[in-house]
Amino acid sequence: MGRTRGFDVDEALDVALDVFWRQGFDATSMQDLCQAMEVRPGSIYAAFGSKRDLFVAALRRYVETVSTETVERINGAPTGLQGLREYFAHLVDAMVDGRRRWGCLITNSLVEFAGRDPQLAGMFELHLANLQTSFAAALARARTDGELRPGAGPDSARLLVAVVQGMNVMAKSRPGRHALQAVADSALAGLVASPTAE
Amino acid sequence: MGRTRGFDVDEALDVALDVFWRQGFDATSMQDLCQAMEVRPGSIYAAFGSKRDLFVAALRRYVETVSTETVERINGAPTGLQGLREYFAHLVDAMVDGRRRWGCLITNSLVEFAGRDPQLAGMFELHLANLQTSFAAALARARTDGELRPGAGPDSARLLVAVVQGMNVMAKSRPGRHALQAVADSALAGLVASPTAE
DNA sequence: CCTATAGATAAACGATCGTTCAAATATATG
DNA sequence: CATATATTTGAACGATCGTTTATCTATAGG
Repeated sequence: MGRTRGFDVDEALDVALDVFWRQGFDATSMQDLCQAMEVRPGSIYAAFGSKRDLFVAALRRYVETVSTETVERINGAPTGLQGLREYFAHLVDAMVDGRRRWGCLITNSLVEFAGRDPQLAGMFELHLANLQTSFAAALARARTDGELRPGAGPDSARLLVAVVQGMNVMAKSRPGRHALQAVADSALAGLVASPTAE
Repeated sequence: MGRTRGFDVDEALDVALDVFWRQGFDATSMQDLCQAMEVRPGSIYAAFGSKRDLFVAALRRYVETVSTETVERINGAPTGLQGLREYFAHLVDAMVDGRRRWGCLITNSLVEFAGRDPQLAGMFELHLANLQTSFAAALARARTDGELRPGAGPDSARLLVAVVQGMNVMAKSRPGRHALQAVADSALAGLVASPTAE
């Protein structure tokens, strides 16, 4: 019994996610959120707890949707190398046209919070570790398929994680497709067997 | 004529630089700055203008000192490849032990400001472009010295910029030396001529 | 239909933000 | 030494921050 909720919690969370994604946590005020979500402060606090709780919920949603959808491409292709190519192709597209125009919420938040919020820092480290694991799996498949140069080993997964983080940083200054594509292509070119140069 | 300034402007700026570096702009209050610089608000405003002006001055100082000192290593070695190795070695050291423990002020600030401050965004893009140019010069030298694999071209400079940005992100979560070293080694291994397989 | 109750609303909270200012202080110059 | 003035000082500014609360509204269950 009681009054029915006048807004969709998930829809409102998606809106909040977009605002945090574009502006960051500190640069986003409750006013900004209320305006974008079209919900009054009291209702937000009743539904989500605090600004930080709302942010954490947005982070989780990001990982479950945006991030997962991208990472799944790594091992959803016939060969390991093709998986990596599709992953980066999707990444570049999203950074040029799509929702990754403002970079990656995880990367942005890691830079903002790593030095002052151990709990969030743990989340981010875990996320990067998962990404590295996915890369390592793809590289292992590529290895058995003979797609890699001799020297490319498990450390290459670390390299790819760093490259993606770097592209996430670059994306924030809205570079042209060419620049992002060059980074991705160059990174993969350094992994492939010599005869298949570039 | 008039009272003598009671603090060293450059020393105070260095202190402010450290605080901004560690905490970011938004997360740093004037109280934080006053406490760290041991200067009262009025004196800060008299000497620097505004919080933002102080931040811009700190950014400039960072580029002129920290950043320049690191970049100069790229082309200060006998061969192009050695220059790159020394650059990354210095970077890793500084991230593990030294002043880069909290990443790179430019990278941190790019993530914080790129979406909302065109003037600062321009500064950051210029900085990354300069870094790319330095990398390109080193790669050109390495090419003439026969240190590179056939496929490694000018786009590799873009890759190295991305890798450094990625390492700057990683550094914020205080990784072990091993992880950073693996990224740097792996990046360079992808550029060298095949026989010298890492 | 009435009532109990969950939610919406808008005003207001104390805290802190970046910034300013009048008064006090110290120094270079005549 | 006296004076003009650059600097320091600490209180205080208005604005905005995240959050709470009292009041009103709407709905589900009896």
